Amino acid sequence: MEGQRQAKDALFEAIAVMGKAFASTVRLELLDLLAQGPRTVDELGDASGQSTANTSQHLQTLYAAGMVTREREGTRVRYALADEETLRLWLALRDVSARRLAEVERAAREYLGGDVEELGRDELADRLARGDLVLIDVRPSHEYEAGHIDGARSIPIAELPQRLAELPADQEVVAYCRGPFCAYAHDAVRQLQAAGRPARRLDIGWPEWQLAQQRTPAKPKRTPAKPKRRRAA
Amino acid sequence: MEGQRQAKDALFEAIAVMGKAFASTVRLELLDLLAQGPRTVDELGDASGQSTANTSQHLQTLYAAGMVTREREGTRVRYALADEETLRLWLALRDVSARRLAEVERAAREYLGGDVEELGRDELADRLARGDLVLIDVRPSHEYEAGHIDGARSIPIAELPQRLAELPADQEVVAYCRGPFCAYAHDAVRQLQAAGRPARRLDIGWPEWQLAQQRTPAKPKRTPAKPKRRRAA
DNA sequence: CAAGTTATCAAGCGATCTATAGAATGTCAA
DNA sequence: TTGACATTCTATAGATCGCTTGATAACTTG
Repeated sequence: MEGQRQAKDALFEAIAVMGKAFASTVRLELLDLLAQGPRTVDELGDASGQSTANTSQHLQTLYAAGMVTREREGTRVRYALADEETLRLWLALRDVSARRLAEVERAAREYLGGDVEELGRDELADRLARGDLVLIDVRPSHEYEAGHIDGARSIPIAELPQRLAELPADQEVVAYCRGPFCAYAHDAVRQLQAAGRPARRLDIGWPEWQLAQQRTPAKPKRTPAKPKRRRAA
Repeated sequence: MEGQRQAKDALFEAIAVMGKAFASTVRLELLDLLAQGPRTVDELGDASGQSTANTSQHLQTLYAAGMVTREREGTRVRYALADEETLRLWLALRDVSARRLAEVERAAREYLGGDVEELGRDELADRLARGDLVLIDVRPSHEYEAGHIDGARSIPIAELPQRLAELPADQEVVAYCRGPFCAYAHDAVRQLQAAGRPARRLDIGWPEWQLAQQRTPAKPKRTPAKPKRRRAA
């Protein structure tokens, strides 16, 4: 009866370690990057604008919280999100915060510029199967290489202006990037529209797509009454 | 294009505030208590063994993170979980940590003593509808009053020994408490069994039940047999 | 084996967090 | 108004955190 308090403390201690991992913007940025795919320490340092030593230190905090794995590759160490649960947790936390932020002040939306037409996962899967659109991944190419939506072609946002010609003029272009709070796809759509092409933005990014695919692994043609989970409207 | 970084930082900043809220065992304990129902500051202080001033301070951290609401009631202030999303987040974080803790070391299980027979939500709903079991809520009575499973009667764990006679001898007794990591229901089941009565434990607590009911409000009739947890050595 | 990369460790310093105690505020009831 | 009570604020000291710098370790290549 007194092991109770002890074990409860142990549990809360463990949760607090995880909480701490979420309590620094630098670590959140690292998590956000890792959600796109595995990276080495100094890639992460570069991408997040931190020194290698500092990045390493933060990664160790994440490691202690069990949120990332690491693996030596010769002279470098590659970190990755630990598992699907961690990704899910990160996305949940991010979305809750984002929703709140958006409610209180519209800041989160504003920076994305004017609204851009979006489409959802199901419509994309549908039309991708019919082949009547072209899907582009506008993230940096190494993120594309680490994983991307099947059927997408890589056109990093920085290269889009020079590569407009590659895209067929008669089909709608759909762009996606890191997720709902990444501006790449917004930029891409605006550029495309400025060039007179029909374009829209996928409303999710690679990490969310990946998670969703895992639940409905086959080609989600038109999802006939998928009983994934009972959910009353 | 540079509002991007700014807004992203704002988002991450907001998430970090939430992370910080999760980063102290004292606050986690407060959250855990609030998951059972609204409470005033010094009730919370008493329950968590902290001074009122300190409790107030931590509650303000939670408030700043948007995770609790507060309401003046005459001379006292009653805090409550902000919304369902927060509850969901808390449960998710707790479960992930608990699962990990249980993997690495079995500590989380051990304090619960020997395993106790459990039953799931669907079976409970089923049999509750048929009326062939008696459901008892063994949490402190004010938590029962703040919300409980429909059809349950309140028998706080401390009163159980004196009130055994209230329970019909010919029906199975099912006990529930705060959740999977609370020992009350385990104790109750062991006491009941020691008294020669058939008893089992609901595998979730009030917060989880409440959440689940919101999604499937009607009575969830029957579902295929649920695999029980396997027992460890 | 030596030189060069990459990552981690160790120490240090300022900033932040935590808990305590005492003062101040707000509310109710007389 | 005054007194009683619940809560919050303020000040403080000690602990922890976050980033930097310089040294060390692990590994590859010449």
